[in-house]
Amino acid sequence: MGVKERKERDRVDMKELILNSAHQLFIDKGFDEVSIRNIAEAIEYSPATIYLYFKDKNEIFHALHGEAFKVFNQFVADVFTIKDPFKRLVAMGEKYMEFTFKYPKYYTIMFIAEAPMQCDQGSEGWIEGSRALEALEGIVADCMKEGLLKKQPIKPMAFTIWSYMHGMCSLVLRDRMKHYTEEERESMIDKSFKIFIQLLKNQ
Amino acid sequence: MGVKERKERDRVDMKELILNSAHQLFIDKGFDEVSIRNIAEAIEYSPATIYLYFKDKNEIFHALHGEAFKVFNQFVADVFTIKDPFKRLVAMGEKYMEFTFKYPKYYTIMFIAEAPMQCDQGSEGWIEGSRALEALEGIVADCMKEGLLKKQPIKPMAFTIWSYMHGMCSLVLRDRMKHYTEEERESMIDKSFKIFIQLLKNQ
DNA sequence: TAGTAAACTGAACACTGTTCATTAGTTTTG
DNA sequence: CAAAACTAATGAACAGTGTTCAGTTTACTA
Repeated sequence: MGVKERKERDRVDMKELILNSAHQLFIDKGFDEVSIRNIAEAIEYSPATIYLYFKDKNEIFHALHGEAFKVFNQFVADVFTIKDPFKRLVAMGEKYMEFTFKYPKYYTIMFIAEAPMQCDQGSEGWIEGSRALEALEGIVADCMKEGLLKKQPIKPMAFTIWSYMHGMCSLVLRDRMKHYTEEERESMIDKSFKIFIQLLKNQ
Repeated sequence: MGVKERKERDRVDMKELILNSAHQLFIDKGFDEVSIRNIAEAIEYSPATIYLYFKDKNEIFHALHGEAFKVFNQFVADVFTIKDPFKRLVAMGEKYMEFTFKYPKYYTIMFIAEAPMQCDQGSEGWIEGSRALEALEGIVADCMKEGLLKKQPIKPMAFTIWSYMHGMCSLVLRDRMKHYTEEERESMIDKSFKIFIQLLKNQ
């Protein structure tokens, strides 16, 4: 009498089918440019069917939001093998940038896209997101323990670092560096990142 | 025989009428939420008419983009009366934040919105934008002259500061601080800003 | 005043997210 | 096994979007 179980499995499978398809389309087109009809066509179902598995397009957004953070966490995982906390922090920053420019659509959905960000009290997306932030806070704490960063409240310090990284990355991603010449632009990120590291160091 | 001149004036007036209307709607709805039909209705013309004065919605975007920077430059103008360059820099940062939260739609169009950002080699929007950036670079240069900031390349230093400010502001604006508790969130910006100022100072 | 040029518009096209009555298919029950 | 009940899937529609274009209206000129 595993009918109910099978039905449940089918339902999960279908959700996954929709999500995988959305995910694929989304990666090269971006969220706003993927329509429900696009997704429906890709999985060869009618658009209305998608609404049997997701309340609306926003629910798909949230699922992808969670996906993106999972990919991010995996992407930066190997910096945690680095012993020296400050080097780990720098490596984390570099990985952050690498991720941004390798997966711009993911980055957009994670941090830039405007969408009803209702918390839902611990939805998967935010759990994975918090994991990333806590990782950064952990590194910052380690730096302070070893005297590589001035002792001060950890969370605001981590937020400051995140803000800087996000600011730089999102300005590039959203093409807001037209003020600089071609050559300037090339080296600006590198130079700025080095400056910021120095700011942290020379404290 | 000032007919041609009057026609030209009429054309400019009409463009302004459209823009003012778009501007008004835009401020409380945001760019994506304002449709051409909305604008048309507001000025009591047919939607098609708008296309006689603007190539497409994007051209309106660019005009508003310029507008926003003008408002910004005006908004921060009075910090330049501050003699001490470092205090001027701090005041600039505070004004930047104030602007962001007072005019979120403007901020969005200036720095966050995704839109074909074709430069058009010196369109008004970018001129006003560059003015803002150059102002920041001027302050940074003044700080260095008076030994309030370590001497180093000005542009990357200014970009670093801008990145931090933008990162923090846009994270708040796009509601990406769900990781923090209510109380944490309240004070996070303040604390972070103070930390960043200290980072600059203790160099 | 007749003819031309400019300004304007209604209707259409191809999309969008979303809903809902209806159909097709499966499972449970008498 | 047949009938009833439930479930899954869909076609068609709604109200909206940006944009185009064949016509119409208005204004100016010869």
